[in-house]
Amino acid sequence: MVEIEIKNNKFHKDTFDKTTEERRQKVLEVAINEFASNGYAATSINDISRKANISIGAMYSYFASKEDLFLSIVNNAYFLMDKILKDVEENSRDIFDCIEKMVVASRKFAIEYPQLNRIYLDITTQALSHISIRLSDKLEIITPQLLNNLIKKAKDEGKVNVDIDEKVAAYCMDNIFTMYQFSFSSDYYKERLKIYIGEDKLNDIAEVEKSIVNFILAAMIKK
Amino acid sequence: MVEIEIKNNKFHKDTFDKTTEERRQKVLEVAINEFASNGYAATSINDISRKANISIGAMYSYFASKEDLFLSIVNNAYFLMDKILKDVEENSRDIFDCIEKMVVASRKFAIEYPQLNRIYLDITTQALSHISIRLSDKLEIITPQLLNNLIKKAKDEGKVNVDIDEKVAAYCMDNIFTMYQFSFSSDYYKERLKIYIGEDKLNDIAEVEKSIVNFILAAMIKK
Amino acid sequence: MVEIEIKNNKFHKDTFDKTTEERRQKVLEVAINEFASNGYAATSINDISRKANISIGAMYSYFASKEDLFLSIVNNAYFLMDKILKDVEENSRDIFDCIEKMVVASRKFAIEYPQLNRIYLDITTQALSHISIRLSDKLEIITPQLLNNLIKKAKDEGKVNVDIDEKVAAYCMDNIFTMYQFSFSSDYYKERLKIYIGEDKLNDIAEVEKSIVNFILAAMIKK
Amino acid sequence: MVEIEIKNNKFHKDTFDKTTEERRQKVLEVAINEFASNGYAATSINDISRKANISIGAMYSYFASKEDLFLSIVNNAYFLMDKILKDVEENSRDIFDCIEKMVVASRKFAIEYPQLNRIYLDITTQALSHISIRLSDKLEIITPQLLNNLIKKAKDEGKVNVDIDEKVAAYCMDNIFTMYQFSFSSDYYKERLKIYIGEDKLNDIAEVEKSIVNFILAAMIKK
DNA sequence: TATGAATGAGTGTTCATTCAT
DNA sequence: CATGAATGAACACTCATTCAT
Repeated sequence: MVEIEIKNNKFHKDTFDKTTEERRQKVLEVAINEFASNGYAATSINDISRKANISIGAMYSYFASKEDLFLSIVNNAYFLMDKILKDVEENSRDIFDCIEKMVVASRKFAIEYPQLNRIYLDITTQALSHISIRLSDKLEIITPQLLNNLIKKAKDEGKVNVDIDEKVAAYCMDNIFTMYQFSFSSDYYKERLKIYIGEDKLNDIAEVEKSIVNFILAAMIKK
Repeated sequence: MVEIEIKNNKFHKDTFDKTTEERRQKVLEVAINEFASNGYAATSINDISRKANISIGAMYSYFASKEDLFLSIVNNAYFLMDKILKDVEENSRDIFDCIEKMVVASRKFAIEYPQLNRIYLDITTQALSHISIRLSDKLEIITPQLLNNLIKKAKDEGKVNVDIDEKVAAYCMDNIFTMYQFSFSSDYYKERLKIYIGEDKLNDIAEVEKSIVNFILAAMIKK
Repeated sequence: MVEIEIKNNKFHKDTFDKTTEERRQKVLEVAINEFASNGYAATSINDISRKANISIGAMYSYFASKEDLFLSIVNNAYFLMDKILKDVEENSRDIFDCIEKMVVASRKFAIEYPQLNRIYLDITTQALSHISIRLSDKLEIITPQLLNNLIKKAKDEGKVNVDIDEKVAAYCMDNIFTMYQFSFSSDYYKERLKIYIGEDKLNDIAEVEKSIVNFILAAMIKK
Repeated sequence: MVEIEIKNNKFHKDTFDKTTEERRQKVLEVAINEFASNGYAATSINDISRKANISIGAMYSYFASKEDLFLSIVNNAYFLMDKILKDVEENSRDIFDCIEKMVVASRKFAIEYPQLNRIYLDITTQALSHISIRLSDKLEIITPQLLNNLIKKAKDEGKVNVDIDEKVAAYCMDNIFTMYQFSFSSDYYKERLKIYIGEDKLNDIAEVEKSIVNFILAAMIKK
């Protein structure tokens, strides 16, 4: 349905393709960890090369700059996130099932790939706007389209209220999903979730997620 | 109702209270701009002092560290945000009116104080978790309580569905408000809003906001 | 006998004489402690003023510079050390008694005024030669003269070997005294003493001092 | 006899071993001069790098910190001093000859390596106690042992008075040697020597040294 | 291709000293 | 006379990037 459009998604040099898989993985793994925990500005590319046991010279033969290394990672992360969402959609019976699965997937993704989420958080920051610009055209197109189509189809099928604006609804839904995801990535948002929901209630996460799903569903179904 | 508790919210030294209002304003103004556009890590306190035409020595006689200067600003920002929210609540007839005003206020705040919003965005980042910890107990308590009480009261008055979980509902609402606010602060989220809603529709922002309000209301009222 | 020659021993400004005794004492006390533990270079005059609860402005109305404050202290210390040595000499029956008392006095002085000793150690350092120059003419004249006369008299009285060179003997004696004093001031020399003498033997300090006295006496008396 | 134990005496990074001999020498030479004349605290590592025509970055790729650079130098100096003393001992016929040679060696060492002596003086200072601790176990063990053994052997051979305490005697001897060494390093101790001995007498240094030797010998031999 | 030594502008922070009040 | 806000050069140290091997 939605076609993943790979334009010039190459922020690394050819050399990076030619080196061993092992080296490639090691570089990316270490870089992800460093960027995720220190943020872009406070991460040192020398540190990464040291921790990855790769010479700084090699590093610069793989990536033209710190920025490009960062972009490579971010790029990968986007594809991963989008892919997961697409999987959810494809394996859902209907919009209700889909929303339910998306809430769960948001949490699971954040817990399985906390670093990617933290890096994502970093990018949304104004300071990195010059970086997000370089990803621009393909950044966040899949999810909006996916949600949009999902609602449109549900509307057509008479499953949800025809009066709702599907664009705005998609936006609101994703706002909830995104913030829920963040609530399992950065310590800040973790704390915020705790304040909102209460530590005790968080012990029964299934219950919380049911309430979230209910909130969204109530917003969309006919009265 | 909710009392703003000013604890030891002083991240500056006494000297800062004693200098002229002009210098105080200049320092804060420049610092806010720098932190907002470069992020915490990439902002240089020497730069700030230079741009504010204040010696670096004076800077350190006002604030013990870069971190404290940052915290001072963030602290102020929190009070401002909370104050605005409280004003909205106090001037609202009922929950419906209140939600409507909050959506508008989110946008207006972001547009009037884009820097504060950008700084806020920075704090939520994992890299700055050590900073957000220093603000911990008072951070984000007012809004949750306010929203929580708002819904509880509406429930008691039979205005909203008694079945909804008010904690989760408050959380979802704030997720929408917060992301909406961000959509007018960082370039990243601006772009995201544009992708979701479409540039043309954004020209009639009142319409968009009506749809957002409707989404939230539909989620809460009895069917 | 030996006349203490007070030349221009004033490294402070007149204002320092005019302020209250309490303030004077506080300044000197704090300054001594700071200089003693941090050394001249690493001591901050701002720190001293803060710890003494005296404005930095007052500080500079008392002393023209950090160097002058330091010199004032050193100057006092010299007089104190010399005075103690003179007391010892005046209260001694003969050279044997005197040497014995001097060894004891060295230790006692170091233990009672460890800060003065540490400051003294600092001055002997080449880095502070420009400071010691300013004390030059009266620096260390009393002790040499005193020891020299002591030996000369003993020689005249036939109590010590007439063949020894009294200047060199005085020098060697003072070398022993001085290093012994240091052995109770700086951690470095404390450790060195421990290495030479052994921790157990140091428990009976009287015994050690008897041996030191014996060493010196043996060097001087006729065979 | 006494084995020089080289533990992990490496206060520099591997990179320093790998750079050219010329750079290595230049760094050490300049650093020694700076530390010797300004003292540890007042010496700037940026200054050193400037004067050595080496980038500050290179400096920090050789040594982890200013302290480590200092320790490297000090460490070298200790080995040098100890080695010289050992040479003296090994080339001496007996204790009398040895003492004589040690006095001469003290002066010669101080004159040949005045900077090392000045640096040593700095270390004994209380302010640098945290640094001397890092050298602790091997600091000043060789000389005490050497002197101790020398005296013990002489006692066994009946060459010196059996009643003297060899530990204390070694300590007193070293006090004299050390201070004599200092007398040719720092301006302060130079002046002190002049005051004790008199400028004229200092012109015949051999004579002075003979007197010093006599003082020590007299202290030790049987009457 | 891979290495890592080298660079040097830049960082956060300190501190001796001045001077208006 | 006392105060302490203000100055700014200097410090120890970091790090993105280059380039000879």
